[in-house]
Amino acid sequence: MENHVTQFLGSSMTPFPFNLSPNMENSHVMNIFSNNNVPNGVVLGSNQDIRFRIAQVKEVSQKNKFIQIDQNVVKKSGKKTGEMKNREPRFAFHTRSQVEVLDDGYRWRKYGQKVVKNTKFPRSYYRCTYGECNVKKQVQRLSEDEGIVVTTYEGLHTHSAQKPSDNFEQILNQMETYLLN
DNA sequence: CGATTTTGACCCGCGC
DNA sequence: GCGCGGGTCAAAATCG
Repeated sequence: MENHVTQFLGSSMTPFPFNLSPNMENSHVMNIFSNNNVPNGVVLGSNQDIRFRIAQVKEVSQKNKFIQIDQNVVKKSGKKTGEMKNREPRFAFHTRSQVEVLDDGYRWRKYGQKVVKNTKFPRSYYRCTYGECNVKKQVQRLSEDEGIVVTTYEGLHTHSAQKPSDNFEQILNQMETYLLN
C-alpha cells in the first residue's frame, strides 16, 4: 500500500492516525478510555480535511462479554485455548480519507477480508507482523459515507513502532484538552 | 525467494 | 440441528 500523508488538526503534514505504542502511552490511552465522563463516540476533533472520533469501548454485559463500539454492539469472540478471559482493549477511529490503510507506524499483514451485511464495502482484517505481538485492526469504509474510513484497533502492542512518530502524544494532548473542555 | 495479499474454506456462537 | 454472520486459516498467487 502506498503512503498516505494527510493533515491533522492544523498541525503540519503528518502520517495519520498515529502510533499506537505500548507501555506508558497505551496506559495513557486506557486512562482516557476508562474515564466514565467520556460519552460513547464523542467527537474529539475536526477540521475541514479530517474528522475523527473515538468510539469508546464499553462493557455492556460482563457475563456475555459484549462490548460496544460506537453504535454497534459486537460480540467478543472466544479463542481456542479457552484462556480468552482477558478482554483486549478496542477502540475505533473514524477518519475522512481517500485511502483506507492509514500509516500508523506499524507493519501489518492482511489476513482476511469479509463482506459484512448492509455494507457495500468489504472489511479488511490486519495483524501486526512483529513477533509475538498480537495486535489486530480492521478497516472498513462506511457505506453511508464513502469518504469515511473506520479503523478499529484491538490489543496493545508489545513493542514500539518500526516507524516512530511523535504524533501520538500530540493527539493525546488534544484529546485531553477536549475532554477537559 | 521471503514477505504479503488474495480468496474460498472453515470455525464458532447464536437464534430460530 | 441448521443456517447465518462475523472472524480466521491457509494455500496459491503476487509482490518487491
